[in-house]
Amino acid sequence: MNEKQEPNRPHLPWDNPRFRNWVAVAKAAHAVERAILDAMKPLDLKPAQLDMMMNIHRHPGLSQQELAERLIVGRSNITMLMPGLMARGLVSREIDAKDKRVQRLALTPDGAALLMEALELYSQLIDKAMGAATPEECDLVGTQMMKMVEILKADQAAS
Amino acid sequence: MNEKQEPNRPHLPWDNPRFRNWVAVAKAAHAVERAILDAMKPLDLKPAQLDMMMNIHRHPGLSQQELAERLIVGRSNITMLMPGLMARGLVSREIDAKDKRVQRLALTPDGAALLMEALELYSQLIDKAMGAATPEECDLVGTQMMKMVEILKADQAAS
DNA sequence: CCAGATTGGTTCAACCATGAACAATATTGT
DNA sequence: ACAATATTGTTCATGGTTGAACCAATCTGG
Repeated sequence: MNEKQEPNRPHLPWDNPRFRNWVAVAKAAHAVERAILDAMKPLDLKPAQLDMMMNIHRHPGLSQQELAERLIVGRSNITMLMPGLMARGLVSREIDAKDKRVQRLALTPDGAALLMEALELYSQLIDKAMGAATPEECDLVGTQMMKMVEILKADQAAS
Repeated sequence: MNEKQEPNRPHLPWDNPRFRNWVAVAKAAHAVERAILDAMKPLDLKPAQLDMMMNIHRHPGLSQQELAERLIVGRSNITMLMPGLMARGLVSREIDAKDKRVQRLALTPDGAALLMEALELYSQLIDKAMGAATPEECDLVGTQMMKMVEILKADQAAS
């Protein structure tokens, strides 16, 4: 009976285990983002550019609209980032033949090569940071996160 | 023998389970951040302001420097955000008696009240998003994330 | 066929976060 | 005691992200 919360202070969010655990996730994500920013300095790539290139690599020929959706980012953000990547010869863009509005994106060979370098560094960083987790724990984390994204996506679509 | 990777393409980072799982974490964190931004619109609080107020609440009297460290953010960021919160009467600031350089921060009663409202919404959002996880799974996720932050902090201190 | 609605992309002004340079205060070594 | 150094916080110029307004191409329903 001594571990019960006082009923007057109904449920401070700190008492919610899910909430506390999520705060840890958010903090870790932020910390890794900063570490990535640092690790990518030699390649002159920002996290946002890296995310773009990763998605283009996995889904060649996607439109800027689709890319923005995947990254959960405004369409204008893609528009603003593209010139830089194209000027560096990392990404190519070509108007779709069937629909002259859409721009189909793809990595150039240079872009793919640079991406591989970047992902190698990224991968090493994550390996170190997640070194304390067993493969099973790590998979569990990933699985839960994917479920969360699904729930949020469904919830947002219902608005 | 058919599921083995070709030895010529040694280890595409996608083959690294830790890496794949981390990408899911990063995506979930981003998705939640956007959802928070949306949920907080009625209270006119941005995620950054919410993070600040959460930390001030848990550690009253901390300095701007300490706050910046906790949030993994530049000191100037705190400086820029403070006037807004003070003008709204949510946070108070007072010069330390022993060291006239440091500003000691605290929530006002109004700030504490608004924070509780905000955390209630936050907590509900997380409850929904993490509803698919058992308490044990959820705790495991949180524990792993805290370990990651520790590793990154140690690693960064070594540089 | 064509007037309206939709969709993909761009532009633009506003706001955030950052690091470098700086001012004020404290600490340290001699 | 005091000069050199370190620390706290601010200012400022820069670059990133956003949503609203906009244009062009496409689709829809008479």
